[in-house]
Amino acid sequence: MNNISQENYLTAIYRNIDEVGEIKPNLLAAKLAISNAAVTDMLRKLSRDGFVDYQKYKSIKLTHEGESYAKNMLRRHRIWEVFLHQTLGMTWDKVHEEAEKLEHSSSDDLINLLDEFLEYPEVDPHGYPIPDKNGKIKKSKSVVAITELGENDSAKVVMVNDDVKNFLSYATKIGITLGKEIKIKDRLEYDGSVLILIDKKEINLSSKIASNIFVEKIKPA
Amino acid sequence: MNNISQENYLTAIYRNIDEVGEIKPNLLAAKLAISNAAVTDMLRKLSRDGFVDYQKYKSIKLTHEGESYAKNMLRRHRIWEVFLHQTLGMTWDKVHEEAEKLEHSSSDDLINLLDEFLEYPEVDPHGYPIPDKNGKIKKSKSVVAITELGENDSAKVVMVNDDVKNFLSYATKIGITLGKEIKIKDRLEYDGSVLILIDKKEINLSSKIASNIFVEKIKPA
DNA sequence: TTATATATTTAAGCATGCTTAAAGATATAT
DNA sequence: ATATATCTTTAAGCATGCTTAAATATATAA
Repeated sequence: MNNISQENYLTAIYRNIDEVGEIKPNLLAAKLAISNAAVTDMLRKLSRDGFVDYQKYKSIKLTHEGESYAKNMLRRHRIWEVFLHQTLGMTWDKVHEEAEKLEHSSSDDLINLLDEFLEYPEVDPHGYPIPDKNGKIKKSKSVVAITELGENDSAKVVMVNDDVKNFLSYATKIGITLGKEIKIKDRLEYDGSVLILIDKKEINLSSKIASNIFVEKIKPA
Repeated sequence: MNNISQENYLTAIYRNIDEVGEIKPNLLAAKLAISNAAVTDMLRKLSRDGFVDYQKYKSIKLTHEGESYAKNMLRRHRIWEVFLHQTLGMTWDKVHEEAEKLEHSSSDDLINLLDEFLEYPEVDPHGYPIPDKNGKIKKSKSVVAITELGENDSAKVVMVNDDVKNFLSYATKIGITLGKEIKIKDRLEYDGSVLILIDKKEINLSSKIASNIFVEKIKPA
């Protein structure tokens, strides 16, 4: 291939199937901020080129080749993010946008050199796993969104959504960083929000925010 | 702007004006490996957008804005080359191609962070000067191609052309590196080639090769 | 100076990746 | 089960950046 648009489609398709189980044109169009018609159009091309298994009105599937391609793009993206954050000191709310451009402009050789230079990081600055050269991804076992926790549960932040506009700068503002410990003080069922303890302060998180912060439970002592 | 093609046109135009004094569509088409018709087409667009001062059948001029843009692209390109070579260990015959892609995919912020990380290099791995943030370029005073040297002149390699296919890997093979000292043993007028002493060996360089290696004369002791 | 070669532009055409508007298919609610 | 809402596709159109072929301008040589 060698095509920014197509690469973005594949990555978006892969991520959504991974996170939600499936994706249909409507959602894909929303994610890519383009019209539904454009999606139909491109799906035909991706299908023609063997990356997507496209059947009218059905949810979108990747072929084996499409999936490999998408995972390689995720690898590129996340390695660039690590570089930007760790080596150049760019904040975690800026790296996504920058990596989005770089991922389309680097050879595999370059990515592998970067990977070596960074000493083979396993996760990006938001906690997302980095696929290895063969597309293998270390799935973390017991990661759940904050919304899944029960009252009095303690947990450690291990991943935050890097894909939602303005979310990261807000998360930073309330003290969310990878590794930070939190505790659920209360769950307000009527709006799905949760009251958490963080840095000894109590903060109420809307369900939308809470659903984008992923944690590992800490077993009670 | 934000356009790979247009950025490549501007860079090529700038480089040629800088090196040869002018550029016309025919040469530009050759440099970019596209048809003359495509060049005419694009010149109209670049002109419309205020980057080029285009007049039919005349040689191509950059506007002030076009020139700034081109110099910024050179800055990006060369900073990336330094990073690839110095930090990642990529050989100097590979960095150009890779930087060619990266230069179009990085914000000025990123480039400035890289510049800082690299401790403000002044030249790229081929010896080309790196424009600063304001587009200022340190012109080296007394640099000439090997073809300009006289018999028995000694000189130090300070720059090699990064733009000619396969030239760099050949240059590497015969021992040319930045800083390397050479001496002219003989000039063969009938074909323009020169016999040089390098690493205690005598090598004949065609005029084409010699014209792509730039040196500073060393004053006789 | 005129013929010829070379350079440049114009014209028509094509794939890409979008758009909007309209038509058609599917899903949801009553 | 049927009406309605939503989703998806089709159709037509547009800018971009190329192509080749033909027309025109400029440069070079005799």
